[in-house]
Amino acid sequence: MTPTSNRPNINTSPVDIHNYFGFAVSVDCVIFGFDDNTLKVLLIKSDLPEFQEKWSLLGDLVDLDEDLDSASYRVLKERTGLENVYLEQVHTFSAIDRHPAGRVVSAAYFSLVNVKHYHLLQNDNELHWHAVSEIQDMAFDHKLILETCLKRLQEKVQEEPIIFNLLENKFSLRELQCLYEAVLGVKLDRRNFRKKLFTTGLLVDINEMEENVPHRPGKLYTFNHNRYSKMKKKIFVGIDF
Amino acid sequence: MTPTSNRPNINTSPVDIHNYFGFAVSVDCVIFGFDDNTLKVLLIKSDLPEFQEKWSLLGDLVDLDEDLDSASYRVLKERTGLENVYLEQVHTFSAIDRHPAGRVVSAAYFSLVNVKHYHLLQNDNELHWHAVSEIQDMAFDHKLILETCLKRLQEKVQEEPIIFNLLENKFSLRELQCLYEAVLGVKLDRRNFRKKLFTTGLLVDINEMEENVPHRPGKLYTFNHNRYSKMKKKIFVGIDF
DNA sequence: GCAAAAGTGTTCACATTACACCCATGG
DNA sequence: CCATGGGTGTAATGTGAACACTTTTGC
Repeated sequence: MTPTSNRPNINTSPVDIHNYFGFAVSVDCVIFGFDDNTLKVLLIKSDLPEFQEKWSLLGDLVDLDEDLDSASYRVLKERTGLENVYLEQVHTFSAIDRHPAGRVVSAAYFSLVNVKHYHLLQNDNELHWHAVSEIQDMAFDHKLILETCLKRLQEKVQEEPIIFNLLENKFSLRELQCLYEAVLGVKLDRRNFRKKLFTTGLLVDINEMEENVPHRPGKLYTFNHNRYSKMKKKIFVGIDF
Repeated sequence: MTPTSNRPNINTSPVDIHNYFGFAVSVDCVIFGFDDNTLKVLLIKSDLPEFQEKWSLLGDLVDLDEDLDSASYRVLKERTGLENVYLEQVHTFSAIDRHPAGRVVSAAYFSLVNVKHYHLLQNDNELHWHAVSEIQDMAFDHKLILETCLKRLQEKVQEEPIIFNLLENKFSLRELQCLYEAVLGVKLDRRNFRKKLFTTGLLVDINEMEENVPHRPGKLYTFNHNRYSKMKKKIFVGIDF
């Protein structure tokens, strides 16, 4: 059997393909933050008549001389003032009618930012943090994008220590555990959690204590990024389905 | 801080954005197969002058009235005659100069097919199976795409039983183990492997034996897809980095 | 003194690993 | 009879889960 259509193939034939250059490409960033023991996402109110009063992810069209990673970093920086944030491409959404302006395919990214750092820089009242668990409907296919990115975040925090991007440099074990619980949507045993985290050898006791807490203050730790990047990632093989 | 540029924002403002509609979008499919105890990938020779004699993934431009999943299914069907194959989007590649024809962003998919079924339908001599481990350079950024998809495949076969898409319906445990070893690039203990797979309860002994093997024939099994889809996937939480 | 969270070990069940011998078949 | 892989079990180790009491601080 051979190909059934006679359309030009871009990978094999030097044909005129300008008829196919009618797409716009966008990025949409699911910007996660952690505040008030809750996983939050940064949203903006859509001004499009089709989506009046609905909330939208932060996104933008990609320029013709820009790649996807650069575009999403640009969105992050323009909208939050933050640089050097964690950013990861998750999935590209391409439903034909997903955008009223025309054929726009959108690459979804998720980002992990420190809400405290953000508050210092940004007071734009179009932008608001929303509890992820309370979000109802959103503009475009953004609810689907959010769910997809949340699922990816949940998988990823169990494999790599990216979760520390959501905390300040110094944190207590309670904060860290609350964060894991908020992200994963589960309750964890406190003693087992502490044991597990300590045995990684990646938490540094900085000999400081929490302050201004209405209970016994806990110790503060930092994450040892240096040591982590030097540990060669063990190649774990476990078939589990 | 507020946004620093005055470019229109597609998610919030109903502006004229036609200046951004200059992209082409393509899909590239990493089609994996398993033959001769080796993980293979289906490649085609590029006819583009820029990539003479280099091998390319199977891909094509996406039509303006087509979404990405449909486009990759179409490529699969046109090129291999196979339908109902496993197909999963992995990552979108967008380097500005990745395609000589212009600004083409490409969504990479991987696919798992049964090489035997394919041979029956297809004898196109532009297409060849290549051992994944022996591939040197490729056209475009396709080597990077292949590596990215292989990595995703390796992760995914440990989480979901998609690997059976690479085998025939009936298979011996040796074939299954060789396949895991080829995909993951590791050696597995035979006894522990058998124990592990049997305890899933998802292999069905069909009371048939291998034939035409130059040694003691092994039992044949099928995978119980039905039972798997009924098992509610356990929500496993394990922080491991 | 009371509320709230910090800090701390042990036990049990289960999963993973390492490891060796006899058996069935084809040639 | 020989080569090749099929088929099988056990012991040791490691990991995850369950579980309660004392201590420290702010109020």
